[in-house]
Amino acid sequence: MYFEIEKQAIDAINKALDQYDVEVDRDFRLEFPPNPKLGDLASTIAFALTKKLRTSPPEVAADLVEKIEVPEIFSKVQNFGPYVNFFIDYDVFSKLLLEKVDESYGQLPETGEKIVLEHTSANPNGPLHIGHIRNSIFGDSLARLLKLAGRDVTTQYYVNDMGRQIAIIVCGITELGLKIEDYDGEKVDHKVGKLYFDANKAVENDEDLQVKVDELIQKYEEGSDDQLNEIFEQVVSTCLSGMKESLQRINIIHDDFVWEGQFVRSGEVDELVHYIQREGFTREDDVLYIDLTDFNIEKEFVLRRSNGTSLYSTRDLAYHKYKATLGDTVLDILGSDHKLAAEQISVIFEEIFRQTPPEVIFYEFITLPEGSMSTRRGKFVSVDELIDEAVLRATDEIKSRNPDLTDEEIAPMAEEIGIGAVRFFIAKLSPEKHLTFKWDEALSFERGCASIQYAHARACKLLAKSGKDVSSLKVADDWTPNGAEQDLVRQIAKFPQVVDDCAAKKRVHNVTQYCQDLAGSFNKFYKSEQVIGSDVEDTRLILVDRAKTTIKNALDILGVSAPEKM
RNA sequence: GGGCCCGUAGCCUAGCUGGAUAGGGCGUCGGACUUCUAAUCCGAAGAUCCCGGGUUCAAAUCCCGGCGGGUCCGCCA
Repeated sequence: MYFEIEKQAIDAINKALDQYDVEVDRDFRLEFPPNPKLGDLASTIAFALTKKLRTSPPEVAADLVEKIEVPEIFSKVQNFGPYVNFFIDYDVFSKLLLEKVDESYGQLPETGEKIVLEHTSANPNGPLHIGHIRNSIFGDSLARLLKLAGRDVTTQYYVNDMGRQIAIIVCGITELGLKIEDYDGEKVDHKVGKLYFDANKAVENDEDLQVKVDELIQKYEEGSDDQLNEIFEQVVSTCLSGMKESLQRINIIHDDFVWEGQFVRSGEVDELVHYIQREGFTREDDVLYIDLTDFNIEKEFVLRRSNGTSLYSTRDLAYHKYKATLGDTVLDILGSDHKLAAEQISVIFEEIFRQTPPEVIFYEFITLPEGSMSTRRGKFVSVDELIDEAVLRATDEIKSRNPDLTDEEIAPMAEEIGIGAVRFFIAKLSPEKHLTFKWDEALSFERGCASIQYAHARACKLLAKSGKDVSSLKVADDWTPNGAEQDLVRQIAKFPQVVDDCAAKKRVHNVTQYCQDLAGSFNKFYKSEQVIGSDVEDTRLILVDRAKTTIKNALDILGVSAPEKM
């Protein structure tokens, strides 16, 4: 809704600018003033104009205001110092907005851009832990955000089936007689993780086993031993099934799982290496590598081990080449420890392949108060533990607030609230910020996600209690929204702008702030205005309904469900 | 040692393509449940925006130099 009125305001400013005899950049946007008392949209055009007119910004702004023809949707245009501010006529605007908001509110028109977004891609050698979850939650939320903003998004999980870690597990099975099913734990990925821990310890202390692991890697890469292939694939898909279960529980489902092995088997890795060789970018001593010092990267990019096998980085290069054929934009979500590797790939794409490199969004680590996490050392808090604890705390909270509810009624609510708390906690922090994980901070139900979900539940309750079918109601013609109503209307109206802005910046944490602002406006409205029984009951019910829809759609970006009752 | 990231009230944080009194939240203090759910709302106190220079009409934001923390610099992934 702001798009339309912003355009009207911009047009009005441009018309006024025509009356000046100077050239000014006409490609400008409006911003939101810091305070509703200062209006609804603000322009800083006076600063640019001042440079040409040799007067002061406030004088220019005042003069400009005189020249602007105020479009009907606005009540007035006024300058505050150098700012030219537009005030919305809420008597007109509110009605238009309420008529416009429907279930798809926030969905922007298709842009035609096709995006392949890779996220999570954790090694299938154990369960997902809270270090991985930042990748998953950020990646999934970003995918949801970009889809809402009209992009065509496909999400991929890159499955590392050829890594040393998996070979170590296989070695544990074939050489040490370990079995996944012998391990304790409810989920298979946890069992695999424990087996990996044991196998790794054995391999670390035994050179013969290390040789064996190398042989396994070589053999699996050759791919001729069907029985061995079977074991590798079994390990990976077993572990992966457990990981998928955890992801699904927090509302994350990937469109595709791409196994790195396929790029070796198909010959794409070899082809790629040969291409780079032919183009004259490689050097060879023990290993085959690309010297990148000419492109300001000190570290060489190794393509092939001395025993002829490929490395993660080689296969990753082939994977990225493949992804580039699938979309206009290739987006990776990576931990900041991958920065150098990503830079290498970027340079190789630009300088050797002569094509657009993948776009990468980095995030800093989540660590435990006692240090960093490690699957290898068995030192981590798993996603499953985190979610279980979150749901448990939510259950206690619900019980203490609603002593009458049965366990069957509580369970699904606790799931929604607990998972919401976790996703929200991770999503609200900007990715470049390092995070030390603390249970009490992560799982608070005050003013966090729960209060947003609560606002939604309140709205649902109101609508149900009214006993009316909102779709049959009409906004009163003489409705003049009061302060709390205007504030709520303003927040609802902002939503598409928030989607557009956050998608452009690829920043999801700003969505969490918006959710809080929106819920805050709703809660204030709820507190100060009676809905049922008021003389504008129908109009307010419609407002409640639109707020409910907006909260639901905004939370959906974050993969957080909106409970109808809590 | 070099590269990259971070440094905003007691704590966590938004703002960082320069612009309005630096927004939130936790915690603290004080108010509001006979009125549609108090997981809420209202109010108060609390900030050398790490430090020092510079650019600018204007710097938390840009540039240079420090300090503190993290991370990378594997024939690991």
